[in-house]
Amino acid sequence: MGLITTKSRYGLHLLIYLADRYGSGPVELGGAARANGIPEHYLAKLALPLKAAGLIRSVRGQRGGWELVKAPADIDMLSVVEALEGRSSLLDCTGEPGSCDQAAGCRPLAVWSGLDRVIRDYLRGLSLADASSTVLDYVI
Amino acid sequence: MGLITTKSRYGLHLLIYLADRYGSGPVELGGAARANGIPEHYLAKLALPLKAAGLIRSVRGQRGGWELVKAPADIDMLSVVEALEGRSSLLDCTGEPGSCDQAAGCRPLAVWSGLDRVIRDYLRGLSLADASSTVLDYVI
DNA sequence: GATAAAGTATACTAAAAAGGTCTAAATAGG
DNA sequence: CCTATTTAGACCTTTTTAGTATACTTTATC
Repeated sequence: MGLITTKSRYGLHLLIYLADRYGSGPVELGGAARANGIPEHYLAKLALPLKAAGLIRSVRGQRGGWELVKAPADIDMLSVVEALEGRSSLLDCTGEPGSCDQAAGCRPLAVWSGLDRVIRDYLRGLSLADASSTVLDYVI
Repeated sequence: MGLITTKSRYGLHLLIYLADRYGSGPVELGGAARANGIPEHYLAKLALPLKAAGLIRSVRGQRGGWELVKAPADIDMLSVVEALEGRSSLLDCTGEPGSCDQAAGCRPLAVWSGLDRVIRDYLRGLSLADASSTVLDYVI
């Protein structure tokens, strides 16, 4: 529903789980799935785009599992969200070539492009280390 | 497709059309629909939530139509998007009571709540007058 | 008062996305 | 070389989006 679906939500849970265990070899998905109440097979599916984006790596077979490729501080949240939701699903109407044939002279476009930039800047400025270090005990 | 669907896109086109004609009485939807290549019946459907939100008003019968209730400068984009997409569809996972039963102690929550705030602040700071005055001729 | 121009409301449909399940393939360890 | 374990990828179901179609109400004008 909306910008951040369960893909990003579950995916970030997984990455935080891996960040906690960074440096100690591959860990299996089952633990991350159970710890966060996520269907294991569904989480396995979300791991694939994260792998394709070069954020995590897999080891197949018995004693296999998943691990971060880079340190948590070197993974930014924009890469995470874009890997899982797709580049264009953040905001479709931003003048990307082909996204709209009436982009030239479109007055609303400035609003949506600005929003797109604000979202990207926020996510780009946040690392997985930031995301995993915070525990929130207040509510907006 | 993501955060901003055709609801917001078409809705903003309509509001800009009405802003251009603000003060000259009600105008019919057909013009706005044709000017922007929007199916008229679909646009009529989008006008209803904008009316419910108190942003526009309708005059029934012959010579009727639609007009802004307030001046373009007094309509902020957050109201527009929330009227059309719904409050929760901006971001579902922000610790709103009931949105997640595991919000307490959820580490990703800080990221999503911050993102929610960034989006809201941006939209709240932008008026319909701003949106309708800008013509963008560059592309991000 | 008849008529035509406008908004109001409901129901239906097709396509896409989200969310999840099931089966196949790979491989370390015995 | 066989098997348990774990990844990999195809498949399916539900929900949302986007739109269409149809019928109805209101009201200025002739």
